[in-house]
Amino acid sequence: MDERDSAADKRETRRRGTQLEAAIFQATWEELEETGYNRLTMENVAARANTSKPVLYRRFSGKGELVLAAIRSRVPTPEEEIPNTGELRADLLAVMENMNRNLKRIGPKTLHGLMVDLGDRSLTDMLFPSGRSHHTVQTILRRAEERGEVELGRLPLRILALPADLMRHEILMSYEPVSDEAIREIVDEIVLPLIRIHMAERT
Amino acid sequence: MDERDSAADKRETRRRGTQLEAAIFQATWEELEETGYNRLTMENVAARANTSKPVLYRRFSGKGELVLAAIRSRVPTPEEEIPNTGELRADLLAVMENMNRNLKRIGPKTLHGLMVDLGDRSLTDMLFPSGRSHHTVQTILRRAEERGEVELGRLPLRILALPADLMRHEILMSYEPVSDEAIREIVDEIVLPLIRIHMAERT
DNA sequence: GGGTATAAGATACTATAAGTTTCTTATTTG
DNA sequence: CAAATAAGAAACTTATAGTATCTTATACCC
Repeated sequence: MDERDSAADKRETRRRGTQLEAAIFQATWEELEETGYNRLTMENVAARANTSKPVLYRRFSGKGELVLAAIRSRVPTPEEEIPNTGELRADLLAVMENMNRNLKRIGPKTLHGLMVDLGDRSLTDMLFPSGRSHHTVQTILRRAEERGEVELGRLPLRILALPADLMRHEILMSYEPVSDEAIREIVDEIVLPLIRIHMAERT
Repeated sequence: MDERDSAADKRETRRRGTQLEAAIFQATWEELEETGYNRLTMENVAARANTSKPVLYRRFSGKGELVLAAIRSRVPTPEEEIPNTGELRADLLAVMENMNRNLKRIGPKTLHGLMVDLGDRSLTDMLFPSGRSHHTVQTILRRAEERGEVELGRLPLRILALPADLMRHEILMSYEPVSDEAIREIVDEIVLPLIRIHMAERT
């Protein structure tokens, strides 16, 4: 055996399918964390995954698709983590904290980069679809209603969407993780007051 | 004279300073409208302005700075158009319509592109600083109070910021101009109800 | 008004990255 | 075991950023 195995583990095997894909996603995350979306290159991802560009391009049409797929392989959807603490306010806080955590992992620059490269599909349709956040908030409210905590008619969609909308706005605009304080403000000064208005109307 | 003046007006003069800058901004806008931020190149802007890349790079460090400057040369700041219709609701609608018009001129892809290339300076600090939108809404509210239309204590900053925040969110996420219907919903279902709560507290 | 400093504009160059093509060969599948 | 599939290497084309060099028109100063 004359192949130089000095430092790196020069692979003898040739990966395929799921295994290869997992290595690609892993490499993509690492590149994303080290250099950020802008400076992530297909070349570097390929190198880090010990593969080559054509392998990437056979699966993904470009950087945007690659990164989006990598994110979707790791970040849970809203449905996968609907909080259920037994109290409406705590649930609302938890919804926003979950979202904050997930968006923070991705980072605002990557989000903007995806919007540039893929258009609104990336955020609206795929990562944080508003429909799903409606659904999540609606579930929380329904449970609160079942507990007798609140009693309300149909809330406007705008209001159901508000927690997620304001969270997205914070992340996209501030380039900073959203503070717990900010989350509390949004819940206590905006969302809960609006919900209470609709309770009052019912009574 | 052997220079070919067949079709184009080959300039004999050499522009400088403000005049040249105006031509550069004009060319930047046209490129922006025709090809969008992504595919706008320094080369093409230079060509359209009948100048050359070094001239651009002497003034602007790159695409982001160039486009930001071009935008700032044309888009009014919030203070320059504080509405004053004599009615609070109409003023609020007008604030949002102004913002919609301005952001629509720029286009969401350009906004995201600027965020990628310049970081949060571009939107937060320079184009639509939240401080200024607070100020605008506060002015509107103060006038309404002076007219005796409402009477309120100090509103939380979050609420003052809400019209602009929700507008930015719509534009950044939807890739579509925001409909008048959506603007009305935001004012009637979110902003005005929250303001009324704080009126009630005062009474 | 004539001489000097400044900066416009042309051209050419380097470097980086996207995306493609071609080819060899390991691995899967039937 | 044979044939089909796809991995991985390498080289190539093209687009664009950003820089360097040079000539000369224009502005400014004495």
